[in-house]
Amino acid sequence: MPIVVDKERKRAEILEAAMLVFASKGFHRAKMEEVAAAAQIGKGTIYEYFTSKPQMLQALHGHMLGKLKDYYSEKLKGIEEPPEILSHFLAAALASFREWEPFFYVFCDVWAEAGRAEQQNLLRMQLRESYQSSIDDLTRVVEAGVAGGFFRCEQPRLAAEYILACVDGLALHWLYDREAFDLGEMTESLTRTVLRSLS
Amino acid sequence: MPIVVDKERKRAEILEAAMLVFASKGFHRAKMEEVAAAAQIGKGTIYEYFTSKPQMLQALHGHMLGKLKDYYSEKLKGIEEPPEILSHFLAAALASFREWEPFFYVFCDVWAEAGRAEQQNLLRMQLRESYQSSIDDLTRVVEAGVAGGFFRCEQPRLAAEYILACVDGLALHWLYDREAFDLGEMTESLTRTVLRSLS
DNA sequence: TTTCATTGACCGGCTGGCCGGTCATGTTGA
DNA sequence: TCAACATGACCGGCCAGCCGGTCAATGAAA
Repeated sequence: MPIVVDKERKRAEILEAAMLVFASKGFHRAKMEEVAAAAQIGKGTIYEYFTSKPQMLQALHGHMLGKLKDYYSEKLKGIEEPPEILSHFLAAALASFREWEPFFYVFCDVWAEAGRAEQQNLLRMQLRESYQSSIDDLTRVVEAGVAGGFFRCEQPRLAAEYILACVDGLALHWLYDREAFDLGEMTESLTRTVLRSLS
Repeated sequence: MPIVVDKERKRAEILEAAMLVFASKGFHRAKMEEVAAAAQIGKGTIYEYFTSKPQMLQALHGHMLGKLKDYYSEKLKGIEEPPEILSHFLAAALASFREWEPFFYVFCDVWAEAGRAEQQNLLRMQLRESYQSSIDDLTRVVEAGVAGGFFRCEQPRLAAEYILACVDGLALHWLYDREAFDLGEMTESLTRTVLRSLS
């Protein structure tokens, strides 16, 4: 029996269930029993896969980051020119607000949780790492654009930082006041703004 | 009337204490008893001023928003020219990361909490309101700049939105990876970037 | 000035219920 | 028969909020 595969799959299923429960009730209000019910397993079974509730959040965070990364890879597959990459990235990012809404709610819990200095705080390390890796990727795109003569930019890393901060900030604002947003219009206008500021 | 106490003042003192406790332990881990100890009062007394722990968070959020607003008013007092206002605003915003650090940690809790649809969710309304009011202010600055011939910008409200999102995103990133930031350099470079994209 | 009744701010011990985590018991499948 | 896995009843620590009691401050009466 490919037990390992089953385990891996089941673990992922539990995490998917946990994501929905955490997103709708919040990490602290959500009960392990509810997560178990959503995953259609017994509560005890959860502890076969995770050692504690906080550890589960950390695992969930890692899982989500992986999926989000795949999502971007998919959306940017085969695109070569830096300006194209940038505009597709921005479109994918804004579209993800809707498509991955539960993710973002859980991210809020992760941010709140990562701030406190218990243990060695894996959550905070994960946050840092994923964030730096995104900046790295984006910096490379800007640099490629400069090298290719598409962009002008003295500090590509700072530009990448601003772009990412803007996307994250917009995600936060969107979560709590989505009526105030027209994502379609915003995608277009943000792309224009960013590309213009790099030219 | 026996025992005249400045209720308003005491309430504010309790909130200041609560802010530090919530910031360091997180809203959910913090005990009311710890807040009481920090405020140097008995636990029961807290319930003379607040009806419950969540209600206290909401009050604290309102309190913080008020103080932050005062902070900006102070920093921008007497400045008239839109480009100046903008650069001072950005400088004040980035400087506030350090000066108001506990605020920002509590904001993370507020964001996480505001996402869940209990009661009518005053927290979420407060969030929306303060956010829209900031956008309004910033939009007016951009419009004034356009009217005065300092800026060129077709959609001032969207520009304001992006600027604010960028600041909020940077705040978040800074909280969890401040070593990666040189706030001084960033202040200058962000100001330059924003002003250039408006010209 | 002294005394005493009145007020209400303040306190902290107590408790009910909640929920994370455990483990004795079932179930399955080889 | 036994290993592997799943389960959910149960346990115990925890803490928000309550409540009965205290006492400093006040001011009116003597």
